[in-house]
Amino acid sequence: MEDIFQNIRIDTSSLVDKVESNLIELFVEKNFKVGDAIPKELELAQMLGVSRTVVREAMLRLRLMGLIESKKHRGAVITSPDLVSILEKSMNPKILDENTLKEIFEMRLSLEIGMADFIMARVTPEDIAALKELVASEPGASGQVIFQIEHEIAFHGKLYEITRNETMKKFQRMLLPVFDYVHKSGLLRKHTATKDFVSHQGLVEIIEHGTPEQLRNGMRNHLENHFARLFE
Amino acid sequence: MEDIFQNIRIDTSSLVDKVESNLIELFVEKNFKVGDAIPKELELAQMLGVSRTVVREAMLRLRLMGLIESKKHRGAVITSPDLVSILEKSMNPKILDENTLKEIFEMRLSLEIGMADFIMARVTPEDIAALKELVASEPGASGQVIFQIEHEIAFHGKLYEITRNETMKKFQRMLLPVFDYVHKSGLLRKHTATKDFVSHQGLVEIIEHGTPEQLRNGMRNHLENHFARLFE
DNA sequence: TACCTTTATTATGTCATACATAATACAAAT
DNA sequence: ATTTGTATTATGTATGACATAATAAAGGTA
Repeated sequence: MEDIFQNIRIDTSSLVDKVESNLIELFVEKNFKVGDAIPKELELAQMLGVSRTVVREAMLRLRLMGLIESKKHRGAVITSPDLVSILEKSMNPKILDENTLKEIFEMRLSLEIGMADFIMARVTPEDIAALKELVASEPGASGQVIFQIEHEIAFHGKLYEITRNETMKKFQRMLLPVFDYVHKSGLLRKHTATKDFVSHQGLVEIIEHGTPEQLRNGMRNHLENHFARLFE
Repeated sequence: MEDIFQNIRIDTSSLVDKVESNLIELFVEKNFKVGDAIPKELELAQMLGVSRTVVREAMLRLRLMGLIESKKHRGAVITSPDLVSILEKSMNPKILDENTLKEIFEMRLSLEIGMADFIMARVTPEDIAALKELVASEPGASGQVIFQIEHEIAFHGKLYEITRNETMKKFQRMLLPVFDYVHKSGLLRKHTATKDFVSHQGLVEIIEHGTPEQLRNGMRNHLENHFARLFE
């Protein structure tokens, strides 16, 4: 009965809102596929009976959503949006508050432990060779911190790659600047004393000869430093 | 030495790009806080020496990034963006291709297995009581599928909540429509025969009396159906 | 022929201006 | 005091113009 107020609610959406959905409809309807060029702004404006201003703004939204990609002065094409490229634009560590950064970090840890099954199911001999290569060229404990971090990133990046899951891989790449920031900002205190946790070398051995369960546990131990800091 | 090519690379960013970062700088510099109103478009245009068109487009980006929120005809205010609300806008399952959906699904599985440590570290007696409550009210195997799925969501949602990680929790909430779509679209085939995997009941017992490692393994088993379908 | 340079074309990027519209504040009226 | 009208203001939308950069076409040189 109180719905009477809902029923008389008028359409508050702006013209751009409508054009935005109209454009999506149009693309779906005309069965545009990835890579197809879309009509130029002026044509779209005429087709929809609005000004180029509105079309431009609607298209900008689609671009930020990752639905289209436009090249300067040469038109736009349909693209397949993925979660992560959308996020990328907003991943400016300066505008995320500290707690969010910490939570993202926790998410990363969870992901790396939980992806063991995908690694074990999809790893190839070539991957293992590549991992061994990486481990062999690792700088020792006496090496410069910068290179250690670089290797850390390379090794874990390779693990993401082995999952053959592009979304996760991109997720990781996207987070790199965040972790960089986390490290530099001292958001997480310095390493606690390094005990004999599972090394990269150890992880590779598990991947070659072990089980998903072992890899999960190994990874958990490998990340012990981070957990210790989070839980301290 | 090959850097010579990098050095002569000219600035390819558009005016809007620059204005976008200038605006962010401006807000940081002037120490604008959440809720503060920002100058009107015309003022910003004059301050930055560009047209209102450009300012509008840059502000639209900030809006889609979740940095500001603008009310019609009444100006814009600073807001605090979080990762997930940004994604939400683009999480239209219709515009994500099947493979991306599958990858997101895999990400979810990884996350739920990997978050065991956070659950065990932060679970409270109240949480356990709530979980038991949920399990007790579960519909039997003969119940309607809809209610089973609802309970599945409620139970796993509670687990995310126990991590006390808002980002993960929101991530999960955000993904619900996707999974809904995944189920309905038949992207994943129907359940394989249900063996004696770890039940919700079993998970609760582990959470109450077990270790993170046991929880990871229990969760892995609980999700066996999904893994089986992914790896088949 | 093959390759380089110039020119022409074209769609987007940017600007300036004008007007419509909706949100608010304030005055006026009951 | 509550309602209603009115003015103000910032944004929403439209229009037309020009600048610029990406390509294609044309032309010239070896």
